[in-house]
Amino acid sequence: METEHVFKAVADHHRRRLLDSLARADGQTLTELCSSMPMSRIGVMKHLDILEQAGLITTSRVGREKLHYLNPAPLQNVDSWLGGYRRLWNERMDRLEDLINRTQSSEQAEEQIDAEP
Amino acid sequence: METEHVFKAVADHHRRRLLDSLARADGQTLTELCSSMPMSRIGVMKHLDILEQAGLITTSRVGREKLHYLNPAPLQNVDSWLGGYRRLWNERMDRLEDLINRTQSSEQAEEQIDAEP
DNA sequence: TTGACATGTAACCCTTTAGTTACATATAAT
DNA sequence: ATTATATGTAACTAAAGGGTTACATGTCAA
Repeated sequence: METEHVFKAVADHHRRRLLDSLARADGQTLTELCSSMPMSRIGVMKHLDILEQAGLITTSRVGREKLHYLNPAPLQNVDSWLGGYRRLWNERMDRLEDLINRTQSSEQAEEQIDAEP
Repeated sequence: METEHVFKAVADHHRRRLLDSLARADGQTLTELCSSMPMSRIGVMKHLDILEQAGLITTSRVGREKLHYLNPAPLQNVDSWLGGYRRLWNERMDRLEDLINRTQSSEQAEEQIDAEP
């Protein structure tokens, strides 16, 4: 539930893969999720626990199997923190574009000079 | 440089605070950055090393002090991974709005019924 | 009711993380 | 030249992470 948990949860590529897998096919069982993971079932369980504690997945027991559902909402915390930086890298991009444009302009100017008889 | 390093670097609130601090005032020295951190100088140094290894900051030595500069570019990796989910939580939001609208509509309908003599 | 399947719990192991203290080095200022 | 300031390195510790094996439980199906 806390933002920090969301960041930590998402910091591991195995856990991101689990989320990605649920984004493609929601409501998978534990064993289904295991099938694409390079580790034991217990390992996957632990990762799922962390994701659940971060509020990124919810579960429901159906008979002998447990279904896992993606809840992307907490990712908005990450997104909003990132928001402040989106401006910054856009500004940098702008400055870079300016630089390129100015470089091209001066190259064109040089070409024109070269083209003179 | 690798995406995983960026996620790990950003997963710690102390390191996020350091980035936030540089976003406000770029080019701070180590001791300046330390002043707002609840830990020893060496602790801060280690966090800064991790941020630098992730490519999120660059440094330059000037005399006896080391200046730290923010480089937000690698955060785009996080942002683009997040991109796939932005769609999902918007859809959820839409469904929620629909639900609210439908609920309000039926409440209005009920009010109108109540208003009948 | 027995066997197969899906999940849960416990105990353990190794590595990494996050922090510390103590000491060393380089530069600025008096 | 000496002292104060800014940073660097080494060695250590406690706790958390990420994984394992072994065993237990609950549920479906024949």
